[in-house]
This record gives sequence, structure tokens and C-alpha cells, in this order.
Amino acid sequence: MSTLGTPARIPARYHHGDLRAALVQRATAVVATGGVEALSLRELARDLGVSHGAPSRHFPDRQSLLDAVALNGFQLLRAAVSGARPGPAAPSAGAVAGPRAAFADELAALAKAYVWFAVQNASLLTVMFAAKHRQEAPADLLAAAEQAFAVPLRVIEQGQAAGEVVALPVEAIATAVLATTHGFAALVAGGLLEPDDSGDVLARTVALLVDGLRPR
Amino acid sequence: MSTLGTPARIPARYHHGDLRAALVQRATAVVATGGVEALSLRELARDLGVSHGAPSRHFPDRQSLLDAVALNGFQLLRAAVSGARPGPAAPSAGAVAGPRAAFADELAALAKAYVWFAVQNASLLTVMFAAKHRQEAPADLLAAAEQAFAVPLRVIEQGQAAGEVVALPVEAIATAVLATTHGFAALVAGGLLEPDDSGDVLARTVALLVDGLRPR
DNA sequence: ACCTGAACACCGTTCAAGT
DNA sequence: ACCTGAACACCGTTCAAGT
Repeated sequence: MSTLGTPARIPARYHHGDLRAALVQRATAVVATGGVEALSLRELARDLGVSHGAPSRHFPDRQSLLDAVALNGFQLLRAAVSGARPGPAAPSAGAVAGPRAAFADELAALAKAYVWFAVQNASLLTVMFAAKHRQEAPADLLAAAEQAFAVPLRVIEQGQAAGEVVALPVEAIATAVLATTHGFAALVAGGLLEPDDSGDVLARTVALLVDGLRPR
Repeated sequence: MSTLGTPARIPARYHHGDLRAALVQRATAVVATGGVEALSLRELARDLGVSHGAPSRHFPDRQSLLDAVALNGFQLLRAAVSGARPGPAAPSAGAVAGPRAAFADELAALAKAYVWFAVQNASLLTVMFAAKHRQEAPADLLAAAEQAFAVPLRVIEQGQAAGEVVALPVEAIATAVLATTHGFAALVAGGLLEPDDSGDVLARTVALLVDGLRPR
């Protein structure tokens, strides 16, 4: 039935090795640098050395490319927060930590990683949220967003298991944690807060969330 | 010195009464509805019955019109949060409130007003933050943003005076409050959180911030 | 002082045609 | 299966000219 071993799966692309991946990668960089407004399909095609009509084979319109950029962004975000651990050089002097890292430290590390990513990729984050908010957002995009935001859930559950976090539904606590963290990042990205390179302001904000606003 | 009472301040506009104000008002509506991408200067001019070159007399380019939209947005936001008071129908039954509204209730009312505005005007808020974040953001825009975000400061100071809020610098507490509130709104606007029409989810989030995440 | 209308250099999208 | 290149209907911006 089949021809002599001619693979249908890898046809020779005679003009570009992998235009689709190249488009996503370059578009992500452009968006991260100059925002959505800076993204031009024609300019992208020019930079990659293809005709201006070529991208439409892989992305029917501009928005679908932006969706792919957003998907890529959520994967980058997930990687950024997944690797977050309380730094060994966190306290000012010596290893004064307890047997395991306390919940507050885990949370601070997570928040720091998120805010760092958000500040470094402010425009990308805007595209990510805008894409996810769209009515016709593709399923893989929604899934990637879920995965990225599921990371703090485990930290909270561990905190509850260790008796360091109040025994309310995880979702309720996650909402407060995410709101504070994302809000902090948005305020910095929006210029309402100084960049906070040291991370001290963020650390104090997380501490306020953990300990509450009431007098003590 | 002056001519016979001829007012130089109100010259007869022979094609449009107040094109500038009309542009800002209409552009704000367009942005609030369909986002930045939906704003076209030419379409705007068409709708207002002027030539496509007319807007450039009042706004040299598209961004300066967006700046004016953002300024308008911050004024609307300030009005929205300034009028926020703890609703008399807040508790489920009867007037069980203390002699004066407690800090937690004031804060919840403020957060509710902010989130309401943010959800109703999500795209506008994006434009507001993006405009404020720009390097060459005009001074009046920055001032309007300051005024809008100064509203919670007073509530916090009153809470401290009443001994209901920890005696840390107001800015530190304001950062936590703003981050949580703005973050909550951003999550809802971004589709990460359900719209929360009842306000219960927000109320519980504010309560978590006030009381802290630790067990009690 | 304010607006018109032509001109210019860009867009995104579509689609027959090529390989 | 993938890409080219012409065509179409839009943009934002500029600027001489009108009132």
C-alpha cells in the first residue's frame, strides 16, 4: 500500500526548517520587549526571511499567534515558579532555619520568583492574561495556565499539613496568596511601586499577609 | 489694551462644539468595550463626523489620546473608590454594627468598589496602567493616579488611630492592601477567578489579609 | 484657531499560483 | 505540505490648503 518507505511525517521544508516554532519564539521576544502593539506579522516574516503570507499557513490570524505566545509564556512562568526554593542565603547570618523550611519562607520564595518573572516579562504577562480572558481561548492555553497556577497549591497544602496555615479550604487561601502576589507584580509592572530589586518590600508584604494586619 | 470685550478664550468652532472632549469620551467608551486594539482614530473621526485628520489638532498621535483616556480613567476610578462606604445592608440580619464601622468593613467596602470598577472596566484599567508605566507619561496623568491610590491611605490611618491596625508604616500596609485588592481584580479580569457577583469571595480574601494566614 | 483632503508608508488577510 | 506574490481594504501620520 505504502510507497517505498517515504515518510509522510517529515516532508522536506524547502524554505524554512521550522517556521512555526521560529514565529512563536521571535514573537514572544518581540512582545516581551515592546508589547502587543510592537508585533507585526509582516515584520516578523521579514526578519525570518519568508514572504509576508507565509505565517498564515501556521497561524490563521494575528490572534492565534498571540495565543501561541501566551501558551509559551505560561510554560515559562510555570518553569520559573516550579524551581523556586527558599534561598540558602535568605537570612542575614548563619543557618538559623528550622528542621525544614517554614511555610512563610516557601511562600516568600514563590512570590519572589513570580514577581521576578512578571517584572522581567510585564508585556508578556499582559498578553498571557488577555489571551486567557478571551471567550474562544483554546483548551491547551487554559490548561497551561492552570498548571502554572497550581504550583502554589502544593506549598499551601504542605503548610497546612505542618500546622502553619489555618485550616480553611485551600482555594480560599490560594486566592489570597495569588491576589497579593500577582497584585504586587502588577503594581511594580504598572509603575505604582518601585522595582524592589532587593525583594525586601515584597518580603514585608508577604509577612503582612501571613501575620495579618491586626495589632499584635 | 484689549479689544471691545471680544473673548479670545471661546473662539467659534465652526465644525464641532468640543471635539477634544468628544474624542476622549468616545475613545474611553471604545477602549472600555473592546480594548486598545479596537481604537481607531479614523473610525473615531468618522463616528464624530469630522475628517480623519481633525483629531491630530488635539492629539498629536494615538498614544496621547490614550494618555487622555487613561487620565479620564483614573478620575473615574477615584470617584468610584471615594464614594465607597460599608453598606448598611452588609450583615445578613439587623444593625449589629458597632458604634462606628470597623476597619475591616471599611477596607472590604473599598476593595469591593475597586474590584467592581476593575471588572466593569478591565480594558480601561489595562490602558491606565500601561499609560502610567510609559517613560514619557505626562505629569497630570501621574498626579491623577496618585490621587486615586491615595484614597485607601486615609482608611488605613484611621484604622491605626482606632488601634485596629498594626503600627507599621502606612506605606507598607497600603502596599499589601493595594496588592491584594488590585491582584484580586486582575485575577477576575483575567479569568483566573469567577466574577464573584456576591462579593463573598472578595470579603473572605480581605478577611484573610486582615487576620493573617496563620492558625488561630 | 480649527478643519479638510490628498499623499505616504505601513498594516492584516485572502488567494491563485508555484515547488 | 509549504511558500510566494499580487491584491484588497484598512491603518496612523503629515501637510498644504481652505474658512
